[in-house]
Amino acid sequence: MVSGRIPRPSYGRVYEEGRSVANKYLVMYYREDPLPVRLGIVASKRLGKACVRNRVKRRITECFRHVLPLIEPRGEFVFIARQRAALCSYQELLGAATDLLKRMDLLE
RNA sequence: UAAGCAGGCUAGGUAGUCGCGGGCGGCCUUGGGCCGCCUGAGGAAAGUCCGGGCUCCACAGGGCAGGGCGCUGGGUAACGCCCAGCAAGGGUGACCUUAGGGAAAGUGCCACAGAAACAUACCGCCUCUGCCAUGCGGUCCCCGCUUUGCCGGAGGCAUGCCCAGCCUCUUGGUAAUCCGAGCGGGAAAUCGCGGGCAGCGGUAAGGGUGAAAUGGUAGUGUAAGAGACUACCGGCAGUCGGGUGACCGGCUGGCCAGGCAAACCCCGCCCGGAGCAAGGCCGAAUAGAGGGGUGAUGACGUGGCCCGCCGAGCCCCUGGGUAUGGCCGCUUGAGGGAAAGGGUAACCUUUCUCCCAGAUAGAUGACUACCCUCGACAGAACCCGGCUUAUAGGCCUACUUACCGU
RNA sequence: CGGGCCGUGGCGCAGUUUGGGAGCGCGCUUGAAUGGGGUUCAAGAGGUCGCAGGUUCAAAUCCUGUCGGCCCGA
Repeated sequence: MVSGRIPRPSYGRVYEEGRSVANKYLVMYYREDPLPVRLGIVASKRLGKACVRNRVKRRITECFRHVLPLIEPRGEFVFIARQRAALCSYQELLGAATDLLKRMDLLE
């Protein structure tokens, strides 16, 4: 994949220095820097069992991969899945992700 | 056909595009990247409830403590698992359920109720003794009243025979203050039955209580009773037969012993501890942090000694380099499939064949088309054998019950 | 991976060791008292003891399985 992952100690830095937007499925943090794009996904235990959490993480990864050619590839992105994300379809999740990126003015 | 019962199998498929983990090959190439091919979650991967393998530590042997298991015989590396059977309970049945050793080794508990919860006796029943009250009935005797009576004979009811009783008849005898019967009364004796109180005993039939009261039902028996005795049922002991065994069947004796050990316990068997973050290798590195001990012909306290303090070197201990430095362990294994043989089965043996995830924040998703029943529960983390739990459906086999048809 | 604790009325808890009555405080309802409210007093309602099965005459309590929550260690 073009994007790397965010190491665990960097999450606090993204929460402190980045900006956030949210809707009913996802919360997105974005921290701008000149380095290549990196992605972090948070799927807490509240979502469900291991199988459900893995499915949500895969779907978010796929969403991000889908929109990646349309945005400027730098900075750190953190997506936090809310409880409703475990029940929705991939299409709803993709709509939620593009909505958040538009509101962050990263996507037309 | 419907309902049910038991067991087994399966867990959407096909094609295409993009994306991800691993392996192999090639190329560029230090780190790394690109291309091609192959491969890539489950029946429960889950819960972590048991049992093992593996690794390290400990360990002469034995015992105590602690924990687990508990019908019998097999299977297995082992098990609390599996198979086959036995017993008990449930179901019309197929079949299901069962932690199912020991209650005369000991301790403990059995609330309330009840006399009493395991050793006894409240009410009751009965014998005997003592005391107190004396009642009722029968026999005999006496008195009064009433009555044609009494003793016979024949016949009938009535039947193979006889007797008592009753009815009819009179050709018998006897008597008229007798005799017999009935009613009423009286007194002594005698016999039988009975009341109250107290006491020594017998009894466990009955009453009542309870979840449970010392075998159950019927009879004999007895002062009243009781397995005291008898029959059937139940249980125990002995013995014989069958079975490897749990156990089953027969015969004989004989009725004494409540329940709870998922209460302590006894008996038999088993169990060392920790866990892949186990454990090992490499680099930084013969670097260096902290503490303790020892401590030089040492330094300081004006010189020496004692003493105090500092202290090179040596020895010991502890911590750090983030569970996230890298690598190994890491997937060839009590492995899968097929065939043959043994065994009722679980399972075992032999031969052939296959390689089938190894990630390290953790890889399987998205889109398109078609088909069907429109797809549930759910994601490996050292590896196996089980158990338990979750689960949309679909398929197969054997069997039971009910109804219909032939 | 290993270990421990908890689940009882709406809320917080006791009772579980040693099995027999399901309780305490706050809250709720009704009534009294006050012009009204609060306080106070009196009365009352409300619980499948997380769930399922078993042992027992009898289970919140004992045993087994299971579900959910919390905590600790490496």
